[in-house]
Amino acid sequence: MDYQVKSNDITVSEKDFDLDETLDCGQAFRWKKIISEYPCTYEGKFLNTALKISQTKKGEFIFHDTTEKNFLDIWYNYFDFGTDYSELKRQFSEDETLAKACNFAGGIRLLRQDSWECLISFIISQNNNIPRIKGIIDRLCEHYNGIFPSAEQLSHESPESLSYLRSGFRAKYICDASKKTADGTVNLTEISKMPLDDARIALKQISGVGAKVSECVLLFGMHRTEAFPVDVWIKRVLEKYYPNGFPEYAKKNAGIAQQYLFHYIRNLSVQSE
DNA sequence: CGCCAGGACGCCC
DNA sequence: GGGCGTCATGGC
Repeated sequence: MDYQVKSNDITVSEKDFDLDETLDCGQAFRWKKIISEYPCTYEGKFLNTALKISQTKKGEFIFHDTTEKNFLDIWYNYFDFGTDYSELKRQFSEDETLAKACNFAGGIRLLRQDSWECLISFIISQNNNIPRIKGIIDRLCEHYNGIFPSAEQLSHESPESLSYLRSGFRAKYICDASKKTADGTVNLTEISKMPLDDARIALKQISGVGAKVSECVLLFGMHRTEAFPVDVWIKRVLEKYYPNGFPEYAKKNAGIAQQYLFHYIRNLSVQSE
């Protein structure tokens, strides 16, 4: 990754990065595409810091109105620019299926998101579709002046008071997660450092958090790259291409491999429809 | 109108 | 301990 400071913007050159593939692949739900054609542009936030980012062509980006300090302190980490994705994809590509998946959507990067926001977001994601997930999270943040509410703030709510979200049966899960996080029953900072199996058990104390949601929180919200969310799509991948198990050499970064595979299999399915 | 959506839970045997 | 109906809501 190379970057340059240009008046109020930061320009970035990074070939293993694509805005659509990274911001609209179902790992994050608060990025909004405001311009579709090149330079395609997204707006979003990480915690309390807003960003407008454009992709001018393949591998070229503009971080608008961003100071060098903000870029290095926040966005460098958020977009995981410290990780060499070329090297990861090289390792993955020993395997034929993974090679195809990396080739198909090689611009995906694993965002380093906030664990609390991920916990609530993936509770909302269960048995739900992406447009509606985004809508519910939009209404939630809108209610708190555009900022994702804290566990403390949400701990005072009830399923009834959250009816404006229209989140259905998930409202009671949001409340349980908020109360347990606010009162320390669940400590996300500690969980993020636990051995993986202990972390899974700790997250599943929350009502509405099962195998899939806890795995997503570990991967997307705690950057535990060995976490491996299995949904119906990945289940199909495992049955079809890995009947004898996932390749050992990819397990340390299985969650990142999972992202490429998810995109790949879904696209195959769309083509055959 | 019915089907499904990046699931989890409760109850069944 | 696996199998299955149910849970709200809305996009299609």
